[in-house]
Amino acid sequence: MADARAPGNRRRPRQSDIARSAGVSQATVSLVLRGAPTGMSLAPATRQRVIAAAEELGYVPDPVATRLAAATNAMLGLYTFSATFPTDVAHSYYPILVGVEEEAAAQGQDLILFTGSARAAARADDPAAVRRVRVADGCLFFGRHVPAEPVRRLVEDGFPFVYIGRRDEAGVPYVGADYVSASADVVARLAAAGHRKVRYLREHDQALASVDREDGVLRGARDAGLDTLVVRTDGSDLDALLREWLDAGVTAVVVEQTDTGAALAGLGAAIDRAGLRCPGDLSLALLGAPTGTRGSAPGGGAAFSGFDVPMRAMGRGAVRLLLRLIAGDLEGPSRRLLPCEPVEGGTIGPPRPPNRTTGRA
Amino acid sequence: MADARAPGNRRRPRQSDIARSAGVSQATVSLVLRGAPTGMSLAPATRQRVIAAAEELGYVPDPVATRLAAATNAMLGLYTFSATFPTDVAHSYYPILVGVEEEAAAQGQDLILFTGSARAAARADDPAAVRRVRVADGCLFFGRHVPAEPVRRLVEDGFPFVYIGRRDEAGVPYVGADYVSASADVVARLAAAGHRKVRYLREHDQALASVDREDGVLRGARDAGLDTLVVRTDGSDLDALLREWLDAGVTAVVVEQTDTGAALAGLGAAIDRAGLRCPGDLSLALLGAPTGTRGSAPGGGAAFSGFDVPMRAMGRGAVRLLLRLIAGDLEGPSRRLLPCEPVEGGTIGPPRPPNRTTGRA
DNA sequence: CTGAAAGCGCTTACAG
DNA sequence: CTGAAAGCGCTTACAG
Repeated sequence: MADARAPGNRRRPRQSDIARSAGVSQATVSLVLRGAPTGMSLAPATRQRVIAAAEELGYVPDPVATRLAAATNAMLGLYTFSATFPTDVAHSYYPILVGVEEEAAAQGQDLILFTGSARAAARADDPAAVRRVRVADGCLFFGRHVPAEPVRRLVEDGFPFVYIGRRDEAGVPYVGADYVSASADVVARLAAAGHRKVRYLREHDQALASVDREDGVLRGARDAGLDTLVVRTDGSDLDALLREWLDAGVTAVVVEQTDTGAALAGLGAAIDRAGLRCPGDLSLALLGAPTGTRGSAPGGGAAFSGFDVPMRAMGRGAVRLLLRLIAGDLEGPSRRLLPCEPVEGGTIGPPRPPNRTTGRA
Repeated sequence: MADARAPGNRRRPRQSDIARSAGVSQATVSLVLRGAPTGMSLAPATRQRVIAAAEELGYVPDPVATRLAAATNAMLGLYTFSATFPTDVAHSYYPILVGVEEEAAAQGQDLILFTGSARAAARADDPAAVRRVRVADGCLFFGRHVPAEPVRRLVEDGFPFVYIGRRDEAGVPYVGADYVSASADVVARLAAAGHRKVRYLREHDQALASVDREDGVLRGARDAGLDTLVVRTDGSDLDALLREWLDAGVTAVVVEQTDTGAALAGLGAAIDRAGLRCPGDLSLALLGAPTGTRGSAPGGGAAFSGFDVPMRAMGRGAVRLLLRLIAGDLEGPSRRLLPCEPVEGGTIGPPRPPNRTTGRA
């Protein structure tokens, strides 16, 4: 059969051509070119001849054959249960991709992006769709909501994979962020600034990342003895709620950060409409970094106080863990929670004295 | 040899496993799974058994083996001659990736990101590094600066690939943007607004995208009979130059957009320091969209006037063209230049009357 | 120190 | 309609 890949072109040299030209066997060529295994030594003269012939013929190894023979394809999968490159959520997960790419490159691995999960949410749940990740040596999973069944099968088959983000399922390897501690810390900072009455605004979405944040907020509030209430919103019509809070003496609001940023956007709009300043009239903390590139807070334009989600580090860590699993090291820890760096920002100030008039509205 | 890919794990099923389980030969499995060649027909019963066994075992074809056997694997490569996910250039090429992913997903293709080109510029030039793209059916190339030699070899081999961005080399397929027309149009708009003396500020970088912009500017200036001068900068210390321009009666400046945005940043800083307003004191046009998410012009904060680079469309178009080439269609056009949408913006105004005092500095 | 052989997991003529 | 065989270009024990 002719080489379908190169119709009408001169065949490119392979090891057998070198072998013929150097008067050795093809296997010897391989040994010389790829470096003999430990303990084995080649006659210097043979080496020379092979190298020379390879040079002469312009030999370049075929990566496809190399990978097939080496029984590893040096490819890591990345399967996202949402668009890999989201367009509408302000690139929020971009740093994760950056981290994944960095570490993969450093480790000499290519990346297979499994597409299509974007388009049809239905398809992402399709076991067949998930199954195709098996073409890679191992796979990274990512997304707030993940179908359980297809993944269970992967575990069963012993296919190496790692989640980016914490998971509840027993035995599932992940590299996540310690939202609980970071969120508790934010509340502690509010308490330290003198706040006693705070509200936590979150969305309805029940992803683990949200649950953890709420847990952290509640723990922080308990530890500091704060008056706290969790309020869920879809982000619309927060004006009345905001007014109510202020009337009740609330001096600080903690907001969840999500894909959509709906809660934050809604609150920001309400604050702007009320003509409030942050942190003059109200302290604000964000559980995570803003999704835009420059997240300036409403009523003042300062940077948000809160914490940074170590997305890039999560990406890198996930690649490293995955490679360990692929290498068969099932001993070490396979679940890691990375710390979130606190962000000072400028939206936490002392509580507004109760009797001062509210805003300029 | 044990399967190096999954030591300690159940081996991934291959065609011979299916064959055994279905009681047919491995070749028949291949025929069933990949679709028998035209004219050949399989017994429906055999088909059923094979399909069922494959399903049962969770079979996924090995893309590397598939490729070695001279077939296609429904994977497209993406090789970037710079970081695929740049961190320091404000995500400037992100929309291209979005477009590529969209179209790939729509066409049922997965994407292989060839990594490592970021890290070592040296490695990107390495023919072996580029050659590994052959594990994919075809490849998209991208980056301002591209090493000629490795790519020449790919052409020689008849490997299908497409550049994202215009190329000079004869016969190289690409999908680019028509910077020449778009840039000329921007100058025409300045002329229409009454400007007669404009300057074009560009960086030293000699990428094709820069050359095309300059050609367009010069053409536009010639057509409109404008007094134009091309000035190169690394973006630093533009204050004296700016002053000189104003003294000479220059009323508008056109700026090149690049990866780094150095020229724009430098000019913006100089304008701010001089206390000038745009377009009151000086009209400004940008050849391309700003790299940040919200590019607000200096001295006023309006959106830049200029044009949009159709990055997403380029990504989509490149995928479509690549698939055509993979399919063996060498007839149709293999070089496309997409139009750039003009952006009205708010930084082009009428020229400042010559005798009005300059700024507030 | 080197060659002959088997194998990586597929595809594709070629016989039956 | 299906099986046996050869081949893609390598790597890696295993003999000599």
